[in-house]
Amino acid sequence: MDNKLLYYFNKWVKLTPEEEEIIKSSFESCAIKKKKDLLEAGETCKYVYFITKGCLRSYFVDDKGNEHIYQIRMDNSWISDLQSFFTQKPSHYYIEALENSELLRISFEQLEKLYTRIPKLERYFRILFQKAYINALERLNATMWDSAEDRYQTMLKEQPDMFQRVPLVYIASYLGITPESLSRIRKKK
Amino acid sequence: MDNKLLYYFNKWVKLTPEEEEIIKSSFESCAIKKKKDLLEAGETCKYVYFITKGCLRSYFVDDKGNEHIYQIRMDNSWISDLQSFFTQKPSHYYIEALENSELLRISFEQLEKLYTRIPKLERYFRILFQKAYINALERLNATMWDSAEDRYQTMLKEQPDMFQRVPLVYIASYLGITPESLSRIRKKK
DNA sequence: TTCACTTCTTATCATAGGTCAAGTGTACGA
DNA sequence: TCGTACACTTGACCTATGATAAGAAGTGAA
Repeated sequence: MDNKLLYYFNKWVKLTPEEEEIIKSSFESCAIKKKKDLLEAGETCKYVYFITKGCLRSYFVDDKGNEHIYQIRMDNSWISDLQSFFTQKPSHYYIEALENSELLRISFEQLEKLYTRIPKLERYFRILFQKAYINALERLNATMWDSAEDRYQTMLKEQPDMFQRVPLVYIASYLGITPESLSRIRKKK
Repeated sequence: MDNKLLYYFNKWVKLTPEEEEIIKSSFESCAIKKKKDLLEAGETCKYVYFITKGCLRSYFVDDKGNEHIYQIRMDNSWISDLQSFFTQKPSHYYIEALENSELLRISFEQLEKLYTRIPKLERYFRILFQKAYINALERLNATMWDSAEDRYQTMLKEQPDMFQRVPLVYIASYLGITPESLSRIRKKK
């Protein structure tokens, strides 16, 4: 398996070779073409995905039909609609590939089974969600209290790779501003 | 132990009486007076707290000396600075009691020990953080894309109890607006 | 080579919400 | 009972960012 999934698990919990085998067999690999949807609003999110290569965005569409991006994820990170996944109820969100991407996915049932067979994976995901939560709170604070320009500068510093791979329209939305505003901010410097 | 801590644990994992005993002995109870700080910026956050009764706020102070609240928590919920707690590095945040409050606290070392002794607690906290993360993302989306008035209305609906117990200045900050703006919004209806 | 499409920029005008400054009302400790 | 300190409101003015509309620059397919 030519990917970093087990590597990341092993960073937080020690897995035996047998356990690694169980994990490998619980995930299935899949691919998605640029501009295709992994999830559409109204569908129930059946899988959690680990991105082995590629780039995807999560967004929702408001009353007026405008798209709002709240997540952009690239190689070696997880993507899903957790709300829909864990409740197994229809999602409000879309997940779309911004590049041709390769993924590993695990279904709700398989993941629950996996937790039962290898309880220490609870630890891995506990730590993963803990970090994701801390991160989301920091982003919340930045969105509430920093100017659009400050948020842009922070993103430039912390995720410079995104600017190489993601069109500015999407980055603007992720930052919570219009493409026009982003353009003005970029002109200043 | 006259509190709901074990009740909440048991909602997600089945505990034996012995395990319940271990948990009880791992937490210590403490109390804090209104206006006192549970945590100050610069300190390392030593504990995670479960609020058995009371009300607290988490906030940070920006360059200009303005306070920004990102969390208000009441009875039967958890509060801490997880960033500082899990890295055991100094915090950027304050936690202050808005009412005389009663808490159960557990230290970093005790919690790690508890995870070792009762691994299924990883599951409880995995689910807790998962929900907290989903919640934070929803709040992030609301902050980015809904008007101040919409956010106020949502809060009125979803956390009406807060308006009984928390001064509007703090609620304004939690909503990401000034007290003046909140006052104007409230006048409208 | 051209046409169509996507990405990004620019200009003008509009507005939600911030800032500052000055109130009013209420509550509690001395 | 008084006085100080909160809690909240109001008004006048300001500014960052949104909305709209148009155009420039780059890219890829026929």
